[in-house]
Amino acid sequence: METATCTDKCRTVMPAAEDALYIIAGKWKVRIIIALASGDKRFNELQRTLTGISARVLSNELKDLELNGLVSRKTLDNGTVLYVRNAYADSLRNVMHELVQWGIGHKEKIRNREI
Amino acid sequence: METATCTDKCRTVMPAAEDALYIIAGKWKVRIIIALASGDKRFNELQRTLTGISARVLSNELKDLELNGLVSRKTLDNGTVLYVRNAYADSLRNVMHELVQWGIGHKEKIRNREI
DNA sequence: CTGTATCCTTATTGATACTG
DNA sequence: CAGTATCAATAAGGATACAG
Repeated sequence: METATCTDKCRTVMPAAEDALYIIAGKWKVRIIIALASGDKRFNELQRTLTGISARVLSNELKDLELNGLVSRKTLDNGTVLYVRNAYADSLRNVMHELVQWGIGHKEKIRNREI
Repeated sequence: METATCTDKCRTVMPAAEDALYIIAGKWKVRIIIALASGDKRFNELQRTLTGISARVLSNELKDLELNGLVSRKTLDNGTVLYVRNAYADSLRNVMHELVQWGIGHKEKIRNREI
């Protein structure tokens, strides 16, 4: 990252992108956020929706998301636990939107053998 | 969006986001793309720029990026090899922009103990 | 210089069982 | 139901050496 190459902008942009990816990336994070967009869900319900995730991994992922304020754990009076997508997760809307658009375009490109 | 679980929109959105993340995510992909934004670079030059990456990992990452059309490998007449960021990588600009913006905002939130 | 091969260590999963 | 604990399997990463 020398002056001639990666300068101010680069030094701002790179860590910021990494920070965001650090929180979003991984096999399950986005899926969980999307899954919770359609309503609060219980642990087992989530596990069923996200086919293939183990309880251990789901547990860890939810903790991460909670730590970053994207999801909350809510215990109802009757004792059932619900995972709730926070309003803050909406701040990811633009990111998700661009991500999705690019993903769709990219797949299309591959299907057409443009790559 | 209304139904209780994951329906049409969800089923479109989820895999598209995953596809995109699959290509972008990881410790190095974004850094490499950013590093190459400031000009073509040789293998060793890249390795020096991206402090901490091993030759093996860099090699693998570059192959991935090449496969996905984001980067090209160009051999000059004198034999030197250059890694070049393709125009297609620009299609990631919106994604990166949103990612960066969110990353900045998120860090700010954490600094202010809002999470 | 541009990588690949190898070996070794560490992180991530998966499966299963088990507790409150 | 909502998880945790444990252990085995696998994947990913680092260090070093070396070939073209």
